[in-house]
Amino acid sequence: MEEQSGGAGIPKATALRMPAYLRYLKAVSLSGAEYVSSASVAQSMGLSAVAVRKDFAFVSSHGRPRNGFSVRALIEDIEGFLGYRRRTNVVVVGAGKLGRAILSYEGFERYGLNVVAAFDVSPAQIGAAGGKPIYPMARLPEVCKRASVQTGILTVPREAAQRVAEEMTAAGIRAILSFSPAYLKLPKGVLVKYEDLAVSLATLCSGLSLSE
Amino acid sequence: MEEQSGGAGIPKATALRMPAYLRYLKAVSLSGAEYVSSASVAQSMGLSAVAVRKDFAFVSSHGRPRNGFSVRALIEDIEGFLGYRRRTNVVVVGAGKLGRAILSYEGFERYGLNVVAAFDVSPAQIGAAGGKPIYPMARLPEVCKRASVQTGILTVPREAAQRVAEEMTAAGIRAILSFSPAYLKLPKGVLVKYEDLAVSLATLCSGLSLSE
DNA sequence: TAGATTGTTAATCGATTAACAATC
DNA sequence: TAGATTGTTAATCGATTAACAATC
Repeated sequence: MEEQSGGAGIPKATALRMPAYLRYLKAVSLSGAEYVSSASVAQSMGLSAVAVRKDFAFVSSHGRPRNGFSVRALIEDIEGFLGYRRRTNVVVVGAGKLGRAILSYEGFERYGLNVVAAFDVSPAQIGAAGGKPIYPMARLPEVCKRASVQTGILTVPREAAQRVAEEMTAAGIRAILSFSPAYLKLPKGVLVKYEDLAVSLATLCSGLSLSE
Repeated sequence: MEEQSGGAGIPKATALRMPAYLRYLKAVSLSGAEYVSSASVAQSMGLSAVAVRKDFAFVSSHGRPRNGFSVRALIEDIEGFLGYRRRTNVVVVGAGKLGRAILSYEGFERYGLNVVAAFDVSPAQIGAAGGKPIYPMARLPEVCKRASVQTGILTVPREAAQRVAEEMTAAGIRAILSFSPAYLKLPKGVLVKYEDLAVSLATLCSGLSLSE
């Protein structure tokens, strides 16, 4: 019993590299090239050519000896694998500066992501931004239910994070992308991914001091 | 020849878990507990107890049989390992909504990060935000030189990303945290970390569909 | 056909887990 | 002392690399 539906059986490490391949391949596509070899991808991305071929083989079968891989086909295959074809509704909770910046962000669509609305406790923030409505927190359960929202972006201050995250799970949200540095203690089954800008930046900086 | 200065020899996987440990331990500390066992950390964070002990052993020696680990000491040791004691100057390039939100973010300090200034091509954006100055792009090299800035946060639109990233490296920046989805082709030795909100969110969503 | 490049099988490497000894 | 918990050594597992066969 190894196989599951939807492309499981793919090594975790391979799956995690897919977004980076996609980003690179789109740049190649833009530059006009129709084919890439595993060697050139490897070179540009700092990987080994064998690793690249093996990774590609998991999601695509458009590699041909002598020619390499069709860039277009590869992009389609990876997007399919990553599920960027499915449409997913999400909400933003916290309509401060960061929350509003996210509301105005135009890049979600091409990943099948649709921001339905934002929510905030403060009446001063109610209204709209980036063409998306900002509702009071009280409406969160109703909106999530109606739009079948299971995913939320959390952009409230540290002190409010735990309480608000609990409200989100109560509203039926099962996955949270949190920009708050606070550790969230939530029921098992709720997925939390921390997007801590300071941590990312600090990690990058220490990478710098290591590399010399 | 395995040893290097500054705690090298630590497995990569271990190092990558450190920020998550820190986040969790700070929450424990706030709750008032003085000691934690590897078992309780493992339970809360979804790891195995042996893994936790081994990880902690790489950066700390404050574990004691019967008592567990001193939360305070552990936090200090991990912060030391991660280099949050060093002070590092950074700049923000692109003063749109996201750039300004980052300028106003107060969480960088505790990681030893100091945002010196932001830069933008558009004269309309020049001024200040979050108490930090916003300068025209032309001043980037000068400011980076004076403040010894090696790290930059890139928050310009996709079309401008490559050009601006080149300006940044020309100004002496050696590590870039990019919020643009564009692939950046830069000289070897320049570290790029992509912080693609849409990708993070999409990955989280597909994690959701996998977990059931 | 010859040459370039993919795809696969076997070997190596690193990380995790299991078993258990050390210690407060 | 007995019991709980750490720290370490050996075994397993997964991911990467090396070698080479398959194929356009």
